[in-house]
Amino acid sequence: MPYPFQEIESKWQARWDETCAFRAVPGGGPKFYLLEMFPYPSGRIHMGHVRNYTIGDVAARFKRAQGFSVLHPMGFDAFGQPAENAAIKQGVDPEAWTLRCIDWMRKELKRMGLSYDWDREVVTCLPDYYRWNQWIFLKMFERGLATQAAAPVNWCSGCETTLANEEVIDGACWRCKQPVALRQLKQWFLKITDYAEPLLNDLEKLTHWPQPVRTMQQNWIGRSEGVEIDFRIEGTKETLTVFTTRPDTIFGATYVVAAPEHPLVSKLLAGRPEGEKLRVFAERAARASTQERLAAGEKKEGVFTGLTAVNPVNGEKIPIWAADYVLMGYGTGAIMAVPAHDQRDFLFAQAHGLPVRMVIAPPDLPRRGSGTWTEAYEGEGTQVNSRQFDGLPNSEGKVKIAAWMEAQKMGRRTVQWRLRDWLISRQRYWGTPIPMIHCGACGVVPVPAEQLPVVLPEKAPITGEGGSPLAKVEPFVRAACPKCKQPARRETDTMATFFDSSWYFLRYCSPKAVDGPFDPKEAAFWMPVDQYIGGIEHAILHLLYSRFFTKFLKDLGLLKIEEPFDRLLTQGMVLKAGEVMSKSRGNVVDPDSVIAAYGADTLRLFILFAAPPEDSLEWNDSGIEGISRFLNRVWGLLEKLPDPKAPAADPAADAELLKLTHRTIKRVTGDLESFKFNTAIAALMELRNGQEKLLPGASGQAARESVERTVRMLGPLAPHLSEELWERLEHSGGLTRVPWPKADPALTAESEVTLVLQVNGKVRSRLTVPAGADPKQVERQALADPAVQKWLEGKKPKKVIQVPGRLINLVV
RNA sequence: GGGCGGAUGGCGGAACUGGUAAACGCGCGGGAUUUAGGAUCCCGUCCCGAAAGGGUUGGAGGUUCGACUCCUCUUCCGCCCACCA
Repeated sequence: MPYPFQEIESKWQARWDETCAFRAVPGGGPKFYLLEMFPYPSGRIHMGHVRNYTIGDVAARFKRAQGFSVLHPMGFDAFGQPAENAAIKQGVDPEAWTLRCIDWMRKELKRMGLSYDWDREVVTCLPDYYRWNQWIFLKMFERGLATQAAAPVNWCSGCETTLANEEVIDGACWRCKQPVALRQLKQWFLKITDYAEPLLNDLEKLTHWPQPVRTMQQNWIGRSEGVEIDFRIEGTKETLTVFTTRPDTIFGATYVVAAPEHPLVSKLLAGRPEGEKLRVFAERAARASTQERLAAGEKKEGVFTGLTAVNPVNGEKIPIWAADYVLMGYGTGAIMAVPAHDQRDFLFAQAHGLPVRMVIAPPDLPRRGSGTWTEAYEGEGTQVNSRQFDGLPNSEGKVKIAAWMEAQKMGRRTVQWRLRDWLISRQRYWGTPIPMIHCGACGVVPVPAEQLPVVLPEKAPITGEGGSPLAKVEPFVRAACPKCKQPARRETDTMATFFDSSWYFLRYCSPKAVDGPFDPKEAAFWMPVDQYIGGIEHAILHLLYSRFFTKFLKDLGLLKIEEPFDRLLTQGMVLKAGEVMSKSRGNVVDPDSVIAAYGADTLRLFILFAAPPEDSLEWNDSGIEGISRFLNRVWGLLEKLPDPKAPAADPAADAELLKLTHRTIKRVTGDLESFKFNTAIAALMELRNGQEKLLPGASGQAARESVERTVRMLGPLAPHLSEELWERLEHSGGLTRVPWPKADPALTAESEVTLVLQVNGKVRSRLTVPAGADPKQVERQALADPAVQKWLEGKKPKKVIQVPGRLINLVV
């Protein structure tokens, strides 16, 4: 008979609800803000959620037991495409659909026994939240951080609408299967690039973040130092500026390449036959999807423009090409090509018969030969064919040539960033309306802050066809210009949902604030988030945007901190048979069915036990039996308790039981602090196994001490069962505020240690000595050991290595 | 192509700072209990060998008294990014 988990779990969940057991209240201990990434309310929780929220919940309960005043909130990232797609496919109202999903998911989360302060719930699709999206947007606009620019979107001419990248399948629309084209559209951008420098530099402060995440962000921001060089275009007054990180190779430039869509080149070619050729090429390049570019591989397509550039360092005239391997979006949209020292340039030069000139001699030049190369040499070497710089190591040449060019006004040193501005416009219904008004006379005018929120209108025609739904809601679109009061039109784009999730952690500090997005005093108290937990897939975008918002809000004077998240744990994925669990693969294991069969405590423990949090987790149905057995054995502890006044039948058992108990406290405490839940659970299993043997001989007092401490340690992991046992052990008031047990150092100390005796690094014997025994004495005992003597074969050891408390190695 | 990470029994995993490889659990084998099944409890379980002993952390080398752990090369797998000048 398994323990009555259903009854116990619903009893305690109800009690926690009634007593608001997990309300975050300042005071009564140092603050600890523990946050897990909030879910998109798709309707069902999946194992990834279970894992994420269990890890967070154990940490939250552990911190409470350690005396912290814990803020542990939950909410819903409720705007987004799935609701809109449900509206398109089933004709449901996105809001009703979303709120229904939220209700269901909240219920499921409660069934997991997660200790949230539900009073602080945040739902991003409600006006009391998204009005502050609009407010923050207006502040950004005021400071020039929100700007409009043309950008390409995926356009389906069949549906006459914009598509997200994931809706473009093999270059075709997911709904009507027609080919998708790129179309330029004026859209809103946030100038995150203004914050590139602090976003990069402050990564150094995030010492409690996993190194891979910091590296990924660093690469994403991508700072590179280089030189902008001006190439005069022959026969014109124009200059083509290129960017290079390798000024040391400037004397090896044999041609120049511009991006196909480079505006200067198309301007110069207007009306000429090459212009038409270029236009066709640029269009093809723009239409090519990433996949096609990948398929094209190293073909390096390009067209000669007929134009000639003059290399400023030597006056050499070299051709200007346009090629798709140069990107308009990076640097200046043009490069100097040095085929000898850049593999991409090399391949292009080969394909189009362009010359190759070595200017960096490799150290092993004689072996390579200076004649025809089969690939570019990108390594270090000595400057050659570089006039006054010949003979310098190229590392030095790099610095000197850059300085010289700058002095000669041929170019200037600059820094380039890989980071792009953040496009937030979406031609969608289910998102925050961008609070802007387009006036024929005044241009783009912000909605005055006191008119917020700009409420998303109900009953918009959401068909997935014919452009943005909001544009079709005339009463919404029609507005008076805030400046001149003349009729004007509202912006009909909505915000990307990443905007919503870039500051939700601040809203939790004061979820009902009406004077601003959050109360600065509350945020000053709770922020930063002490521990953030979520999937590795958010390692770049979400975390970077949240860091950006935090820095911006600090500049507004609303925050005092530079960084939002102090510690970060990125949890691995949940797999089934080596594959990600997903609906499309049809390999999902439904958490609800596991809870029904085994209970939430068993599910929680199993998912923690199966793998360390950062690793991917292989779901295996059979393993759950072991956890279920363990919890049943813990339940059975109550029956094994002797009479409280009973003396010890076996005094040795008493001592051993207490020793085991306190050693387990030490292990479990350390493991929980470092998120090693799997070994913490293993330690508790060992304790329970030991109790099986030791409880019958123990005194009533020792037995009770051991069992009560076991229950307290299990509290954060299996909260329902632990609460029930705690109550049955005749304690009132619940387990939540009961302090975490402390290990008694007198009981955890070892009195004896067993040393391993090695001869030539091989284990030959063991030796038990008192802890802290004299090394000389230990060595003598080791040498006297019969097994050791046998292996020494009468020889004297050359060397004796003793690691106190661990081993002795005798080398002969 | 680039970046990041990983590989330990039949399986999930453990191993402190370089110091007894395989803790804990699953599975499997055996036993006890039971009319039977289930549940529960106990014992065993990396490989070879009768034993003594030997071998073993994807593979090949290296450093060290000693390597799952550090270094070099290599194979395979996963994730992210995609020609970043």
